[in-house]
Amino acid sequence: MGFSITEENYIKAIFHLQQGEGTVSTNELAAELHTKAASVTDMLKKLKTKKLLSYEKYKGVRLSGEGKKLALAIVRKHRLWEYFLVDTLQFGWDEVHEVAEELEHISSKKLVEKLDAFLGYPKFDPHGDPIPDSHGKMAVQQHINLIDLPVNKPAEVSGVGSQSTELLELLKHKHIGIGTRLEIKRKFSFDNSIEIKLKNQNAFTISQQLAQALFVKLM
Amino acid sequence: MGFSITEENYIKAIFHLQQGEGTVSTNELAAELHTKAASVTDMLKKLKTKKLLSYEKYKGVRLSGEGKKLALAIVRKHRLWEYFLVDTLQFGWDEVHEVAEELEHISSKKLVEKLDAFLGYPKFDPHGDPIPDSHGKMAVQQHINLIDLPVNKPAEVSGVGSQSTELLELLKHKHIGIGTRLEIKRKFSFDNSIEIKLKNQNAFTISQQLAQALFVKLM
DNA sequence: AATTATTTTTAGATTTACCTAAAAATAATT
DNA sequence: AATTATTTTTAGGTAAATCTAAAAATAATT
Repeated sequence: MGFSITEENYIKAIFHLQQGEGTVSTNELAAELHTKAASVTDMLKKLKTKKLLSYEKYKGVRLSGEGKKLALAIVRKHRLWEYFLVDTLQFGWDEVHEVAEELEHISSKKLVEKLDAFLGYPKFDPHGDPIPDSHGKMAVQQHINLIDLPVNKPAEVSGVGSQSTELLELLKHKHIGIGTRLEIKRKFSFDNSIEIKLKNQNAFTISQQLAQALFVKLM
Repeated sequence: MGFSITEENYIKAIFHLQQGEGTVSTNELAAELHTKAASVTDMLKKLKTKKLLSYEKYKGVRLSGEGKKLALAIVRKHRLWEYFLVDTLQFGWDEVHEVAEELEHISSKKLVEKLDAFLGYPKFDPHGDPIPDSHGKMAVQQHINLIDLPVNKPAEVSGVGSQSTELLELLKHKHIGIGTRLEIKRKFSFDNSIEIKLKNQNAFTISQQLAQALFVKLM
């Protein structure tokens, strides 16, 4: 009835790479899952027979309705557990990803529903990402990329573009986290770096790469 | 560095069958794990090379110091999660075992410590079993078997001898749970059945098998 | 369009945890 | 003590998920 952890991880990876629509290539998947293209091909054939995705040789994959449903259920669990870890157990928002990667594979549906109720049906996880409800629907947050924020508009950091430890380390060093208030003071077209000012602090510049990894909402 | 879920389940099963001291046979383990003797032999060889147990052909197994430490860590997680499910998420005490069987394999040490702190360092799980602390020490509860309770001594149900759904179903039907107050009215030597009376209820008889599966503490 | 480069698939192996069937060791019974 | 019964181990095989190396298909470039 259920699916293996490995199968679930493939479904989740395809879901993330698909982003809305489009098709996902074997190599993209191999990179995302830190495995080899040959292994991906094998698994895609298997998941096709299980009707979780549509796949034709050399043509890439896309999730079926069933596949999307499963992906949303996994994402729901991941984000609810992240919320729990930060909100209830007082973890730092930058140290919960790995643990949630394990917890998202716990199968009990009743557990998920009770956890959701206990947490008060949160709509966004600690990284600012929306939590799908029990029907797979999620709220749309008007996240905008920091690089697109106009100069002198106050905003609040609401999400990060990746969970990499390198990024989280850099953000910690710069004292930037979810909820941090900031505004842009100048944009430098030479290297697309931007000068930002955190609330009650001096201004400093950050790289284009960092700015692109941060999402903010206007206030 | 870590161990597979299967390996952990073997260690846990050996720990439970060992109960205090003694050696565990291949067939006992096979029965406990719903697998075959040949599979057990294979795994024992593997776990021996990992120094989790001492094992000589045809002589049975016993856990090493390392093995016991691991077993206690797993039991700790299992019971803390059970406590969490009942106390925090409002699960019934008779429906948490299966879920905890999955949760006990989540590896994060920090998660266990934070969960323990959040729950207020509970000493016993919802079935009345003691929860090992972070050093593997557990409180000793003076559980006595219901079959050994003297007639007319008021007592309180504090634990059950198994997690089988058959037992839990029967207890539910008879309205017996952890914390139920009762006393023995008569003992029948013919079939070792006993007549018990729950607080504020009429007396009824229960079988020897059921009495042996219940633990109580004197009040 | 032909060649070169890249991507993807196939073929054949490996590892983990399991199995069945037969052989070996231990335990029980006459 | 000898035989029978039981337990345990060995031997050889299967399924899941992975790998490397080679072949086939697609894409890019001259």
